Amino acid sequence: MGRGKIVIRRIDNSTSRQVTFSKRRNGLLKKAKELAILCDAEVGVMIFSSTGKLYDFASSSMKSVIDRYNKSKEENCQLGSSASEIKFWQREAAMLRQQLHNLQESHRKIMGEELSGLTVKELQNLENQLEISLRGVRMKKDQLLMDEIQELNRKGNLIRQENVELYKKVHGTKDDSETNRDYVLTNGLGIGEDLHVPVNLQLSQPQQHYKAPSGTAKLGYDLSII
Amino acid sequence: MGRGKIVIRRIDNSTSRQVTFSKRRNGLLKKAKELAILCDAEVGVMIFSSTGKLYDFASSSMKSVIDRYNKSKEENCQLGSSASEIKFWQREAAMLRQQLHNLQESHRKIMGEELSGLTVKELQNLENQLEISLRGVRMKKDQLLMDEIQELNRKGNLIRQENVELYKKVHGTKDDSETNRDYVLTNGLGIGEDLHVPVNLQLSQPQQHYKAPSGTAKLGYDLSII
DNA sequence: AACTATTCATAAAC
DNA sequence: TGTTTATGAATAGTT
Repeated sequence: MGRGKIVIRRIDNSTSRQVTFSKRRNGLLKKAKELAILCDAEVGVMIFSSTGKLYDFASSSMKSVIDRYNKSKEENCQLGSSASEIKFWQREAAMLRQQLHNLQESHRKIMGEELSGLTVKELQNLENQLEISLRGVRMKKDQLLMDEIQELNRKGNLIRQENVELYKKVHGTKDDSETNRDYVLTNGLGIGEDLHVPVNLQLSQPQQHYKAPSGTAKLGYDLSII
Repeated sequence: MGRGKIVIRRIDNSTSRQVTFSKRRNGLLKKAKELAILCDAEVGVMIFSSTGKLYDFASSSMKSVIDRYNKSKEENCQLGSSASEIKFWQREAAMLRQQLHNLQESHRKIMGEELSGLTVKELQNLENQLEISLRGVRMKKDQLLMDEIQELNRKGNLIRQENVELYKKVHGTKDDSETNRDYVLTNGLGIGEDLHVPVNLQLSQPQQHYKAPSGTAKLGYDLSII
């Protein structure tokens, strides 16, 4: 892959050997990473330059890779007194790894990835579960939003009342009905019963996706209770 | 380096993940060998497939490489191997347990459980993710169903043709137009091109539920400002 | 350290 | 799993 074909043989020239080492080392490490990610593999790479410098990559941790390698080779029996304890923890880790793997698998399916290989029935179940989840999330979100609106209304009404009291103090108690209303309209936040209507309309729109069309009227009712 | 560009991300399809693993694993090992020879380096590569099978290469011997690695790191003395070994596996187990816990947490959220404590924004994101997932699942399911229908149509047409042939053999070739059609209509499955239309209409309807009107998406944003 | 001209690796299809 | 082919990546040699 270059300007010309090369034979795989030790590069004599020290400089170009170093340059090639640098390039190919990066290439190898990159490909190791890619393999680990693409294929869900545990990969460990150790490279010592001719000058003795270490370059390495491990998809998890090098210790984990080496241990797994040793176990896989099972040449080295660690006979120490605490061998059983080590075995125990290794089994514990293996079990946890398995659980993690299983959960990752089902998580991927829930997230809509890796659906190949599922039957129609399984997909139907998944779809139902997702619909239930979506309904739950939307309900929770709407609840939060409505709570927020309620709080705002409460605060708004408090401020409005405060304004009325202040107005009274400034202008005395006479002639409150006419001027008072003007004052509120121009300086207030417009908070009051009339605000409920547009807010209700805004909120009721998303509800129609998963509720029957009759839900609009219901929602208005629910909110007016607030 | 293939028929098309790919993003480095876990390959969903299990089969092609395996195929890619096989190819890239060979590529990686080849490049490791070449690097070792060309640049006079000591190289060790360990690869565990997702099924746990080990593939490795070492320019000298893996033991030599690992020993050199350990010496080079010399931070982790593998001297009191049993005690530190136990510590390692305990930490490994703890880490895995943590990962498992995190994944379980997010899994519960995705499943619509344990939503308390989330902000409106987070719920909005969750909702979007669920909608995407749902869309994916439905698409996959519809694809499967349509494939099945197509297959049934193909088989049905084959049987229908067979019936025509059989009828000809039983009654001779005379007067085929009238009687033949009756025969097919009473005994056939009514399979034909016209079946595609109602099926397609049925399948496309549920898709509209999760496409929101353009104004809806704004809601989360606007209100979260409050 | 850039820049190409090439070779190489490999994704997709079979 | 192996083979083929089109195409993107890696990199050898050059500046």
